[in-house]
Amino acid sequence: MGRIEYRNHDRFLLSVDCIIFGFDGKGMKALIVKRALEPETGKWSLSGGFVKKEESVDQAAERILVTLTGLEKIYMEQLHCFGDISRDPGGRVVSIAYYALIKIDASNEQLLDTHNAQWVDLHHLPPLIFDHNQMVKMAKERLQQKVANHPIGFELLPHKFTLQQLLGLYEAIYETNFDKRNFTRKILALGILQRLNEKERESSKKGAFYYVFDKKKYKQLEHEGIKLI
Amino acid sequence: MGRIEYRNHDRFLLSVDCIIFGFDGKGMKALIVKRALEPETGKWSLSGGFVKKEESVDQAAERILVTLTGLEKIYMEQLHCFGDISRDPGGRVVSIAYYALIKIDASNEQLLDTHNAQWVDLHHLPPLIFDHNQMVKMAKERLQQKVANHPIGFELLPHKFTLQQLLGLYEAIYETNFDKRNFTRKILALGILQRLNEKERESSKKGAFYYVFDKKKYKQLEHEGIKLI
DNA sequence: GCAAAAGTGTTTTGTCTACACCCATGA
DNA sequence: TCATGGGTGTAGACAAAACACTTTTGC
Repeated sequence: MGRIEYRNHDRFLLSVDCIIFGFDGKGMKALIVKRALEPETGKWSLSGGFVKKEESVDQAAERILVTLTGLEKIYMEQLHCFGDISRDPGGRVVSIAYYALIKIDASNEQLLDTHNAQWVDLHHLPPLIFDHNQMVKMAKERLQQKVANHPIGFELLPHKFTLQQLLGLYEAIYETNFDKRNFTRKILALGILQRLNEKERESSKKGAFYYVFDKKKYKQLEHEGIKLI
Repeated sequence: MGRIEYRNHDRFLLSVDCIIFGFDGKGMKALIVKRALEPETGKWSLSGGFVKKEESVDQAAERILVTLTGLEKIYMEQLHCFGDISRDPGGRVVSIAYYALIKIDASNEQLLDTHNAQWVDLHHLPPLIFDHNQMVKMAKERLQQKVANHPIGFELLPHKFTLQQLLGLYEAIYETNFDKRNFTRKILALGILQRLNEKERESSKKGAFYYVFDKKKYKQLEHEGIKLI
């Protein structure tokens, strides 16, 4: 009976598009692909795909991410549903955008090549198809807002990292400079960083201590929220 | 060509569900309806409906809101897309949730009756169908976060209101108490309130000044953001 | 004149910001 | 020994929080 009433309504193609953020130690990057599908074949695009009926929308996003990067257990969050009528000239497609944070050097390079994927400077993206630039813009704003209140920045860094790298990450995200002393004081005060007895020696003679984060406190603060910026 | 490739993919029913917030001077309310559709007919539900192919998702949300309340130009924002496989036992329906802020006494009561809609205490909702309680929970959190940084609270108040009403609104949203002096100082410092030479005399003998807000400064701060709580 | 809500300042506390020098090491 | 990036503390400004009494007026 319910199904009968449901049958009278319009059905839509649903797609998922992923804004995949990375940090290469210097700047923020986004992973984009050369589109393989008509229309707009060969143009730059976010990586995406159609939702299948046997998966949830979240699962679709995860599938697309795993297919492209080979990585599982990635930090991912839904961004927004884009539902304008003519956002895709190829047909009426409603797209749910997600953003993901990945450790750039953990991704499978070969896989990226296979998909014609490329890391590009987040703040100087080429034109992308459809409304994808708008999606990136929104994702960037959301990321900035998010990292100010939640300690998720670590998702973009290697397992062990120096305070300078962490600072560099935040500066890259906000495209601004922060005071080194104030920043490190704040971040250490949160009590989520654990200093290792090991130094990174490539970028300086003195060497900078590596830190890892304390998973327990991190998980707690991820929900509670913090004030970092 | 593009269309041909698109044709191979699954299609979905898309619905919109609206969390409609109101404030009656004492507490936060949500507008819920007795569901007219199978399945779960007669149970409480958010007001919603299916997206039509000739409208955008945003337009669908607006249509549903206008149909129910008779009000246009309502403050509304997309909340989240809910896309679990079995969220709706009646079929695979992906729902995009929106939340709206309305002036409770401006809504068309007759229209509400027609749709079996009712204002209920936001913080003590009855069980709703499907994942609607989860939607409300998320909307509540989003609202709290939003009003802390954006002066949208006014959308819930009558055109002219007293400082006590405004305070009461914020206390209702956060389910807590704020210091009257600190609160009024902050809100007045924003410079978005204009005092009228008119007093509300029902709730006190002395009478409390009415305020309205300055649309220009309000619009500006709505984008810039503020620090209110 | 009294009950009931409105309106109003100050002090204290804590937080954020600005700012500059010494340290350790490899070359 | 010197060049390079790493690491650290303090003083002042500002914002937030705590706090209580006087005013108005209808009854």
